[in-house]
Amino acid sequence: MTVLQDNNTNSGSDKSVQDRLLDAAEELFCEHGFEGTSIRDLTARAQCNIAAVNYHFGGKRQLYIEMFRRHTTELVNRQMANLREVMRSENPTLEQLLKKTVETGLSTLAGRDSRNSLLMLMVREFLNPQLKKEMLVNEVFGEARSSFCDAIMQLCPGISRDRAMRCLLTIDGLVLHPLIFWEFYNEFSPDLKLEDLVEHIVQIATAGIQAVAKGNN
Amino acid sequence: MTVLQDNNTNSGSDKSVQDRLLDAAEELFCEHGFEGTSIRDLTARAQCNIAAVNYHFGGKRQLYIEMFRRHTTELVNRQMANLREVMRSENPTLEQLLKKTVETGLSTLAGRDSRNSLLMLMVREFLNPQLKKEMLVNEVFGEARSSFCDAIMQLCPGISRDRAMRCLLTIDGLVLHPLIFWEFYNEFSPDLKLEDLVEHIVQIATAGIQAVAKGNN
DNA sequence: GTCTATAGCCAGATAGAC
DNA sequence: GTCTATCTGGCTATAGAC
Repeated sequence: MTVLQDNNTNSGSDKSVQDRLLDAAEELFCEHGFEGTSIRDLTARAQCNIAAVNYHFGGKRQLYIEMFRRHTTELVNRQMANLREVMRSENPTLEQLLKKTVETGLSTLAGRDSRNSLLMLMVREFLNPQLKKEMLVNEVFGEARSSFCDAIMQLCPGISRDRAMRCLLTIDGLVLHPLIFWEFYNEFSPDLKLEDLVEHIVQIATAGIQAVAKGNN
Repeated sequence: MTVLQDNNTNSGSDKSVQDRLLDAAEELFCEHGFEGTSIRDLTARAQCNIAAVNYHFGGKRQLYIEMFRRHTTELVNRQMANLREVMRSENPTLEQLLKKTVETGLSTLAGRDSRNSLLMLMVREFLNPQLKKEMLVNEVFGEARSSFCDAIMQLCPGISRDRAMRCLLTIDGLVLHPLIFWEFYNEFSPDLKLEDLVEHIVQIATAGIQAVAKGNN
């Protein structure tokens, strides 16, 4: 589960103030939330002045948004590349697509410690009625969503667009939920590996979606 | 999706201060989160004095916990009753159990407006590294979880306990995810009914879990 | 039990020196 | 660009009158 962000531990050194602030934001916002992190905390962690947040980003909230944007665009690009790769292959199957997607999703999004993951914070934002509107969910994930829906319709001939979209959202849920319930998994299977989790999810999603596709719409 | 809490709109009237505060808490915490809601907001909504929160509950956080406890115990009791009912029937099937459980979960937890749902707030708490430890997740859901695991093992002969537990967590995820992604669903199927959603989830979960059960452990 | 008044603290933002 | 000092305002919690 050690995949991303191994460069968060240095604080002074050679990085620019902006980057140090973004790193600090990632760390502190993930642990304490937006409201639970003060500008003072951030600037202390980034070893710069209190005024720097306002000077460089224009405010606390803008820094927050930028922090997300750094990683979401990277993830979307990777997933789109996966999609193209699978769909261009000889005989693409639903299972192949799901495997690539789930694998990339889990390994990119699960931080070094699942509790501190950026993803968890993002989900908390999905669920935050206040911040949802101004968030970048639709903006960033919109086009990828539509491409994946097309792919599912192609891989499950006869499925309606409505059902395909529901399946797509189901995949989102299946990828997210082990992260949400990570410690429950850990409690019962202490040394569950990432590959096993991927396999479990792919198995469920493949069988589940095929069952939905068979049902009449 | 109009199921619970239809008595939140009155504010003065006949209720006790405690109850009015709990109602206000449900409404305001759900919309603005714990840190985003002040005691002043709560007491204004409940039409009582600022000191009442501390007097009756001992502080803001204790009120928060009580607000959760009111509904979670009710939900757990309902789910346990469902479980017993299905398992005592003639030929219990996995699908029957899933249907009852998903139905109860969705209809109890989805508030009048999915955005304001108490469940969303609970999930945000699952994901909050700060509050997780002191939260009531394990305390409240622990025993139910274990009973459901037993039931799955009984309904899917041959499945290992590890896999059964993973499936159980998967069900949690499948129930939660449409609530998380509610407006995406709405965007593409504007008049999706609760029954259709239940059917979709049960279909996926049944097929998915059976596929996992067939795999070797 | 209910309320007012206030203590004591910490927040985000900014003006202005360097 | 960077920093210090400070402004202004909101917060929780409580002491003490009724």
